[in-house]
Amino acid sequence: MAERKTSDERRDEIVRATLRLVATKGFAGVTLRDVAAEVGVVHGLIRHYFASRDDLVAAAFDDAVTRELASDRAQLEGLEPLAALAGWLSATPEHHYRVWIDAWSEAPRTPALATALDRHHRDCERILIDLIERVVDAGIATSADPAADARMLTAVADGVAVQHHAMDIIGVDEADTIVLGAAEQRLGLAPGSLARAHPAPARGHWAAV
Amino acid sequence: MAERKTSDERRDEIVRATLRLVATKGFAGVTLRDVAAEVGVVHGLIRHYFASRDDLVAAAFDDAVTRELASDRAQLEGLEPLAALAGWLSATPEHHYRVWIDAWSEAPRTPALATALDRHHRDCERILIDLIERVVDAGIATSADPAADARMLTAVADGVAVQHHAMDIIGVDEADTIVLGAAEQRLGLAPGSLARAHPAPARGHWAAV
DNA sequence: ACTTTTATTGTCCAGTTGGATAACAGTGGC
DNA sequence: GCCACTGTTATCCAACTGGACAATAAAAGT
Repeated sequence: MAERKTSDERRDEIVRATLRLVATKGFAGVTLRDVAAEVGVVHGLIRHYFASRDDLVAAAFDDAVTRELASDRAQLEGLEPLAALAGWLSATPEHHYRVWIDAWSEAPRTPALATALDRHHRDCERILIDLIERVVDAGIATSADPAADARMLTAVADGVAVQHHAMDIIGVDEADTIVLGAAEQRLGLAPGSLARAHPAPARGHWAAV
Repeated sequence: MAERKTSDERRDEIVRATLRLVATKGFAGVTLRDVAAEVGVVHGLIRHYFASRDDLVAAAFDDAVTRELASDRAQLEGLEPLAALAGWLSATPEHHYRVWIDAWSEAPRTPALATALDRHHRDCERILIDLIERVVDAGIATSADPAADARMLTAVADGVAVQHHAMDIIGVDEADTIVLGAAEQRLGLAPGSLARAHPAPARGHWAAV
């Protein structure tokens, strides 16, 4: 009677449903029954795929970020160095950052989440380092220490995202202005050059969620 | 038989206990029974002071930040402009930022928390603006738009705090290096001047908790 | 001394939680 | 066609939750 899905399909379905719920209710607020209801199955089934609730949320975060970073990387490679840098630094959709902010808050209490978070943060730094090096190699910008610059600019982007998404103190335009302005100053770019290179609202992030 | 405390004393006790627990278990993870146990009373008593759990955590956050900002303001006034700026921007203790990061993640779901968070974030910006203006008035630094500079530097400090406290990717020294370095560049200060002006580890924040 | 107030307790409740477990039902190997 | 496998369901459970409530005892007012 019941349509039966393959293991991989179902697992993927559960992970995506979990992530959708985490974005609105937070890691701590998502229950197995929530996820089961979102998928349309019995809550016991979740346990068939994930050993514990902590495993589930950590896997959901891990899968989602892995997928997103791969998609972002591919998207950025097709752009000019300056446009790619601007695209990476500009504001990302709300549900994206809501999950990251929740992860920051939960990581100290959930080792599996902490591991995933640490790895993906370093991935993000790596991507930014590469972008900076591309701009420097193109002779447009200067950077004595791309790793240090990436670390600082990642901090700016995260802090601005908090002001924008968590507190709604600034809008998306001001968020971009601050982050891109900081990058221009830090990398010796002409003021406004990054803002102008900013590609069309490539809000492709997490489109697959 | 039982020693009976005044309303204000008890309320304060509850608020501080709540905050201590929030720092380790997060806003969503603190239960009325946890708080009651920490204070050493029955959980019903908490309800006598706070109408609901949400009221409790919002009041705890609000009270704590109000107290801390007042203490910080007093402490900063006694310092030279440069030292005050460095002191404000340098890393703050873990339990302090753990609460803020949790507040960022919970605010979108808890209106009372969102209100308190919004107000206190603006307070923090205001403090930094004043500090910047003091340094500018002293002829040490330049700032075309203190408000914009404060907003950007607050973002850096928050983002660095995440990397330091939530992810443990950087240590306290590197955290200070990044934030103070960013401020030096932004405000046209000589490189290293803020780091040198950095007062002795004035880790007085939240000492009263 | 008495009454009023209120800080504090102990207990109850209905709802929700994560997890365990046994039965059931498609699916693929042989 | 049979069987092992595993995706799936339906319950059960002990623990915990926020909140409600009446009873108690200490303080304050008079």
